[in-house]
Amino acid sequence: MREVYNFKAIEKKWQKAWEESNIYIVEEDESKEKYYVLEMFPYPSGKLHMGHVRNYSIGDVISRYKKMKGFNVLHPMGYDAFGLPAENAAIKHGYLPDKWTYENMGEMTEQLKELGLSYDWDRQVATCNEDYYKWMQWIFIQFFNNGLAYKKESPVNWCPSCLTVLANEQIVDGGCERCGTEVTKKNLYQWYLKITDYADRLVDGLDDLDGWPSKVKIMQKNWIGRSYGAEVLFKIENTDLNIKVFTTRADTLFGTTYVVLAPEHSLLKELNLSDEVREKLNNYVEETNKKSEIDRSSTNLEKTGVFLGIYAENPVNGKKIPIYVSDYVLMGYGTGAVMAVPAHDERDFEFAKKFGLDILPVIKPEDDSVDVNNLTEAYVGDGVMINSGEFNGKHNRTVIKEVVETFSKEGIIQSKVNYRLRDWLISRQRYWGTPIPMIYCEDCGWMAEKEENLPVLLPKDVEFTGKGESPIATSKSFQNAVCHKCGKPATREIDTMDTFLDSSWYYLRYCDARNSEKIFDKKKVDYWMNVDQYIGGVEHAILHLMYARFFQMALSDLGFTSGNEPFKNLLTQGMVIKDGRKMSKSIGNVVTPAEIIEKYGADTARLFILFAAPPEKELDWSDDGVEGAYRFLNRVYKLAFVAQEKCHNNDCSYTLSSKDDKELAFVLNKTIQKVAQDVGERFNFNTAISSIMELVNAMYKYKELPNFNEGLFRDAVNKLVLMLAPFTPHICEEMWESLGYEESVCLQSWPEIDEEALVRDTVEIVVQLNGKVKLKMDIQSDMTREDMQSMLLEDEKVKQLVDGKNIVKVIAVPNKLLNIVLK
RNA sequence: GCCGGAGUGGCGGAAUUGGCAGACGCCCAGGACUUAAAAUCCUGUGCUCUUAAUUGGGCGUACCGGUUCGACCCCGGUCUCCGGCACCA
Repeated sequence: MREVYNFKAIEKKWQKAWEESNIYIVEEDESKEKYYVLEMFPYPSGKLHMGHVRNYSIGDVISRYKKMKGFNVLHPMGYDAFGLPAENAAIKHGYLPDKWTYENMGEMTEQLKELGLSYDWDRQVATCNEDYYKWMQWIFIQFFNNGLAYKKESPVNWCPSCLTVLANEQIVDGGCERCGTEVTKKNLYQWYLKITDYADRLVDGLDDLDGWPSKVKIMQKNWIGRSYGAEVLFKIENTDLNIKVFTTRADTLFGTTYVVLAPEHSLLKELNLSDEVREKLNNYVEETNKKSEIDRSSTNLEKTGVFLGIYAENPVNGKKIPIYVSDYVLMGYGTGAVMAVPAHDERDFEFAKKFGLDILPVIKPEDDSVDVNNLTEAYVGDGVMINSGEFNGKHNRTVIKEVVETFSKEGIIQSKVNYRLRDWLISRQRYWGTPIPMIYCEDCGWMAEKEENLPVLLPKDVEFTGKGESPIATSKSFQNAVCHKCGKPATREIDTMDTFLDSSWYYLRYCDARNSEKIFDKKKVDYWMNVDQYIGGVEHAILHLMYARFFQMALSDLGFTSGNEPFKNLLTQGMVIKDGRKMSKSIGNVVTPAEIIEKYGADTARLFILFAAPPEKELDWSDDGVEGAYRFLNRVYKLAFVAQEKCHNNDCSYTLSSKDDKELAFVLNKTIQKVAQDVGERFNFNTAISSIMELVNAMYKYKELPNFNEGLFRDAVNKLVLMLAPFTPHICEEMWESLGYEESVCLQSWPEIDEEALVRDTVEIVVQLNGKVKLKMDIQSDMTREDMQSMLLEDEKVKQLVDGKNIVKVIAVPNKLLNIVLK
């Protein structure tokens, strides 16, 4: 062992050794308990950033720790490799996206290996590999065959100048990100997945996910937006037509003074309107379509609308009420029509004021704090019913149910649950994604490609111009197909899938990544699943995590896997920032992993990033902090060197002879206990590291003592190296070897705790007067409350403290404190 | 607007179940080593008054109040910042 910590040589040496010995390859092993730790796989942008380092360092510590604790650990890595940046690069450079993507993946793999992460690379997946997207297509076909995938017409964002479809992220301030042209809508037939069928299970399942941050669960709940209410039928005068509305406030039904339809409502075509109104309506609908993209983000839109000149009947009191069209009613939610109760809804109130419509209060506050007959704003609180016939005088909350019960008998109202969640639009008019394996025959309609023909490969004879529908449309070979039913010429779907599909099941494929016969062997999946610990950025709190849960549920229903929830525990790590701001090129505050590894090595980078903040919090990058982490590793390295010099054999047996020995043994074992807790249970790596630092400080003091105990010191060094190994594997492997061990530190067990060393003869307690600390003293440990109290009250120092004053009360907490309350 | 979360020294952060606030690290200061510097090692380091003193006291976890022998922690209210959703009927 050299005296100087040469991280460059050490890290290279061990990375090579680990790779050559296949130390991270795992197999199913029924004799061991499994542990599946997974970090969200990256998009192969080419360069690793600090966010990646943080994410993967966290996963690596957990993985290595669990392995030391005897688990059979699955810790895989791969790439979420389809997506827009590769396609943009293709447009820019004029070659296919695969070149750019595969080069980037190669670079990133190298960087990941430089960090010393314990991945089983044999299980690597890349979603753009044929042997991956083949199974993606296979899943889509299972969904299609089971009614979970369907096609319908819906609008996309369209740039009239580039003649191309834009993703939401490609719209900047209502304009195309490339040319700035105002974005319009265009209707296309697109594929959907029926995620709404799973809305209830997706909400209810959250309650059992104890290992998820409540923040994420609430976000998903809000996103799905389940609300209980009722559908009410309003008859349109002089017709057989009804308007169906959804409401969560059936109690306000008597206060309905008009009805509003969304501009896109299908009923509008069927209504018999005057020419004048019809023209106004058409103009309004056109206006709405135009402004939707630009003004969507602006808050407090002024209410606009058109009176249709016709009336409906309030089913509960027979009142004649006008029918309006307004864009404040959304077609995509509920029935696309609402009953308006201006007295008790802010939006309706605003609209009614503007159009001079009746405002009829039906609820008044119990304390009459608001005069509901002269409202200046909607009264949205609870209270007592008025103007509501038989319900008058009752509390409105109880009336919600009663109204539904009463009028459901007459068939005008019906309980109904609504969701904010819509079905998942998965068609993308893009090249670099999984081709949707569907064929269209004019006579027979849509059909799935046959399983033996999978994968439907991405064509190579395509052009990337940035214009037109999709580069795939430029392929001559791709679109031609044959109908499986009638044998006539047919066409192939040219759209590809949203890349969120690819990442919705990769954790399953890792369980059996090289299977060429099947998507995966169910036995293997059953062995490894669920993911015991999932780690990633909070930006995926809603979409990715919800889609993955949906896939797991659907695949489970179809019998391919078991269980509803893929991720038992979730850790969402915070961002890495510098000087209070996000690292970004434009601010010029980016620190790259590469430069840190070059200057200090991977171990230092890992250690700092885990030490600087608890994982779920933001991490403020500090160059001085990195320096400190590096200093610490040098101190540790020196301890191993001292052990070699001072301890003349590998013998770790010893007896604790002095007080100093006992103290060091205590600190050592306390540290083992604390680190195990912090890493294994709390994921507080920062405090785990700080307690290891305390141990190191204690060892520095100990090594200078005249009555230095070789065996004890040697044992402490060994255990220190073992405890630190999950955090900084390279330096620990080097020290472990120098200490004379042949088997890799990665394969060692977590050090055992010597319970006896944790027992202390004395313990420091605090004496308080009226809750204020006055004295600290050592007393015999584990005294009973009574013994402690009577002994301390007899103590001279304590007596002095009390000074003959009147003791009102004494609180004694064993091994902790004594509080004397004086008058 | 609605729903979450947070607020602790000069800085990052600790305090796990209501029981010593500020662990650990950074910064800074002093000392040892050195011809010198760097590195390293050691010591100090919440604020404030007081003292010959490393003496003695007061204040202190965003702010105001409450519960308690005792509150960073629990309760009520206020402010600020961050995140998510946003005309969802």
